[in-house]
Amino acid sequence: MAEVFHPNIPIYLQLIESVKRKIVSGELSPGQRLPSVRDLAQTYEVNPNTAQRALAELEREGLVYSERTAGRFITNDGGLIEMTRTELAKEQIENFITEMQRLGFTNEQLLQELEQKLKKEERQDERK
Amino acid sequence: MAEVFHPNIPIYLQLIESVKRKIVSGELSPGQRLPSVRDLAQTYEVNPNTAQRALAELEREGLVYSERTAGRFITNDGGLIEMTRTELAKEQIENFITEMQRLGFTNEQLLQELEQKLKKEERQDERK
Amino acid sequence: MAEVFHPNIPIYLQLIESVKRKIVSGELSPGQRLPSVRDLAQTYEVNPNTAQRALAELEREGLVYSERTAGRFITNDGGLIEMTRTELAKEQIENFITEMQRLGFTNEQLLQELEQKLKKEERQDERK
Amino acid sequence: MAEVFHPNIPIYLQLIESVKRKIVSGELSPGQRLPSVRDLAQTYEVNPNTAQRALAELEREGLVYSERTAGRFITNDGGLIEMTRTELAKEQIENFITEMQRLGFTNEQLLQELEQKLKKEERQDERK
DNA sequence: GTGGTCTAGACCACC
DNA sequence: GTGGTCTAGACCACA
Repeated sequence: MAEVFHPNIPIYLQLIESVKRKIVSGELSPGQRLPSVRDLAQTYEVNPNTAQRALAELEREGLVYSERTAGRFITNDGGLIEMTRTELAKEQIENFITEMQRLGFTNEQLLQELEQKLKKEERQDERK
Repeated sequence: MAEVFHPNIPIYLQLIESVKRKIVSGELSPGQRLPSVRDLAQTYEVNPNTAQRALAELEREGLVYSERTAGRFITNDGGLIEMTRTELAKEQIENFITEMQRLGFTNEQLLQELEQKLKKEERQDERK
Repeated sequence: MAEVFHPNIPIYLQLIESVKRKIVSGELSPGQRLPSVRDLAQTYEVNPNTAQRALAELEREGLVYSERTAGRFITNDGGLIEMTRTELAKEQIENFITEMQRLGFTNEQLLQELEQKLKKEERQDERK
Repeated sequence: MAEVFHPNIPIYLQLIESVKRKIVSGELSPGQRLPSVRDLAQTYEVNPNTAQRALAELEREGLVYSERTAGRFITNDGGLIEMTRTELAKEQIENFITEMQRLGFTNEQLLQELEQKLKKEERQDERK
């Protein structure tokens, strides 16, 4: 079944995000072949132009490269993947800080709460 | 102006979230009157029934109370608001941890990254 | 505003019940004049025939008597009122027993629960 | 065949009561499947939305749980059922006391009358 | 087929 | 005007 997209955010950007995450999480490995634009469009139930635009952008960022006739592949540039990973993490972190501040937490408090939660998790893991 | 809703998440739940956040963040103060069901429905461009459902749920949770003909008001129970704030924070924290782990960060790493980011923020604030 | 009647129970019976209760509870005193059929019908928003039927029945039971031109009056027969009171009480008691048995209570249990509740009530009264 | 509802009491509340009673009285057993929303609505001659609302509320109280495509089932939590039974009994008792007091009975008297009635019932049972 | 959500529009009681 | 209830009918995901 198709993923569902957020309204008010361009679909091609969401598509890029989706593929990026699969790359940095290792779900898609370096050198692996991507489905064709047509297939991608069908999978995501999206206009082929939209899929094309997303892939072009990923290519521009270097995460994907195309070989004329063979199709598109995930980059082998581990450093770039790592950079992308860092970038996505940065977004998560900034978003987290923003949301916690909206809830009235100071930086010290949110850090403290996070540490507590992590400690609690570890304790549960030990029990298992 | 209408807010836009996420697809595949019930609108009434998103409405609840939206109002909850405004309450815990202080944007809506205890005792303050909420817009009427009809106004809220119009603001969010949603059916009055859907708005009614969301408000009824908030009332069930005690964050809001209704006075027959006068309208709905934010609870004066500061403790409850505080509890809700804690709960929302917990969700943010858990979500943050999950997302960072999906990106391949260990607990130590994500904590470290967060601390760095916070320190950087502080330095920027000092410069201003 | 008009009382509201249960469906599926003849309205005139409900009217009779309503007046009976007012008599035995003392809300209507012996010898007191009742409103005219026409007024009663209007008060209860009921067809005058229905009100007439109810009053006729109350008269048959002796709780009400009519003086040709002066109207209808509550009986002065204290004994009869007392009997009616007993009868209504009997209905309440039977209904109570039935309902409690439906909930799976034995006679001993329902008696015990009732006693406990009454004791609790008394204790609260003493505190005041 | 359709049940008939009291006027001026929300139908969905009466629906809830009706199902609750069937659960606590054992007419509906733990784990047993309930009719579908649509069937219930038809049985009670009520809009599906209204039936849905009642069932959702029962679910919120934990007396019922739903399995996506299979239907709704009575909870297996005997303790909860017991609690509900106690609660319903409490309502019956309070209502009984109120009504008897309205008829001018003191607590001692109403207790006495109830005991007499129960003894009379037992004697009748023995004769059979 | 199931539960769940949503809209459109109506009616009511309260004041 | 307010909140609250109800109906009629639609659409969706799940399996």
